Amino acid sequence: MSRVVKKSAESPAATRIPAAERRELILQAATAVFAERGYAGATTDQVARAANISQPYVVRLFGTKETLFVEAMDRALGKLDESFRRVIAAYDAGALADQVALLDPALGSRRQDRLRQLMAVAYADLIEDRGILMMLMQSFVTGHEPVIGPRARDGFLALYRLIRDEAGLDADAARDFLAQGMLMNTLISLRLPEVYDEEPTATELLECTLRTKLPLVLNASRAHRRVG
Amino acid sequence: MSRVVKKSAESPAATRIPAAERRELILQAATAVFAERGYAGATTDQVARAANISQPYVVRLFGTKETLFVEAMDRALGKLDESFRRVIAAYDAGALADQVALLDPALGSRRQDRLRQLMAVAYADLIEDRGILMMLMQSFVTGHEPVIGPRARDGFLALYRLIRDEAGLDADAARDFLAQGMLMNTLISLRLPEVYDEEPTATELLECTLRTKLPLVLNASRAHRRVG
DNA sequence: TTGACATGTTATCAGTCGATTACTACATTG
DNA sequence: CAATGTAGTAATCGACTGATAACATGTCAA
Repeated sequence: MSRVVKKSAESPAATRIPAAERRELILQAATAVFAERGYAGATTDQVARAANISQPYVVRLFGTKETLFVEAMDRALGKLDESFRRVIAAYDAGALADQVALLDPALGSRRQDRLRQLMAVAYADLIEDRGILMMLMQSFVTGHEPVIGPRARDGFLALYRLIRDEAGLDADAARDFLAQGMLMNTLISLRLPEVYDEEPTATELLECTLRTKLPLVLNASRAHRRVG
Repeated sequence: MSRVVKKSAESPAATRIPAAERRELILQAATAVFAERGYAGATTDQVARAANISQPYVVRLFGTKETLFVEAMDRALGKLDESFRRVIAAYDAGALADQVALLDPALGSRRQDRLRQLMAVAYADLIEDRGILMMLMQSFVTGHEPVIGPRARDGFLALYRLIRDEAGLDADAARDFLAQGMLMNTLISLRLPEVYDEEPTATELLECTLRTKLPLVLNASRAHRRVG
């Protein structure tokens, strides 16, 4: 693949934008690209094209590809952290009475039972921004990289502590919660939604895992295939 | 890294071995290398070194790196499939009475309840061959590759069908079983066992997830660090 | 206006990697 | 002992990629 083709009309040749904003745009592009291809499989040029700027500029704003990956990973972890904290705060403020009324009573009525279900919904909602969860998954399998690995570990453990200490789940419940999340990540990374219609087994597994959130995920998958 | 250094004494310069045997040795090496670094991150030269032969010979025996990865993946999937089938067959033959006696009665006594626990033990046992589960994990996040992706999907779905149809787990139980497996994969890929002593959070999560199999995993981790 | 800084590009390099080619060495068989 | 096939290596190439250098253009205060 050639690197610089200078497509004539695609978007008006990258208008000038403050560096801080440009960084965020690049991080969004990087999240999508790294999520798709992983750290080693993605190139800084692919990120640059997705962000509609030149490859050297990506490198200059972030120093190295490794730094770019780490920042994209931190951003994804931050979004998840923020999402969970928002649910917890809203629940404790009594702002989720309508959502709580819809929860399955068979799954318990203690605070941790409620929060577990509410956070599961919040997690599934994040799939809509398809890159976030796949970016996390790619981070988790890059554990051998000397800089990325330790930070991925720390981020994962911080999420576990959030679930344990802030949401109050006991160890077994926290483990099961994480396990469901990892299964969702795997199904998404495997692109199972893309064969939802053709594979009856995929249909069953997706329905059983995602429940009411399935249409959301299928839509996100279809949207992705249109642009991809 | 230089490619060919011809270390003087390391192992006697690759004695002649029938191609079929050599292929299996390369597949073992490839499993370890791909498990560690992923498809894009691993090089055929790293595999060659691990197998103690030259890089071109790896390529010649498998054609392409992609084929090598696919064969290593199929081998890992096959080991898991074989392991589960052996448990099921042994249970149905009544050969596991002693192991069944040790199971947690609170988790149910139906055939599917028993098999679920026995297969979980078999799964954790596979961690000892550290590469297998990490190889699978790497396969699952390589879903976008046009050749690897579909085969990874098919392999995963075949495992699900095995659990559903052969072991008889209902959809929810099969999902939970897979979820626990994906969590274990994630913990291993993150190298959490390597910080078991330093991170109290890691300690708790590992103990809660791996239970009686934890010593096995910690030993495998330590053994890996000695040779790595 | 001008200079100083910020935003962004083109050109290019040095290293890496999968793959190919051409070769050597050993074994088996007739 | 040829002859033929099998097991394996050294050398090398072309493509790719992260990073650097040099340059261009826009913005804004004094």
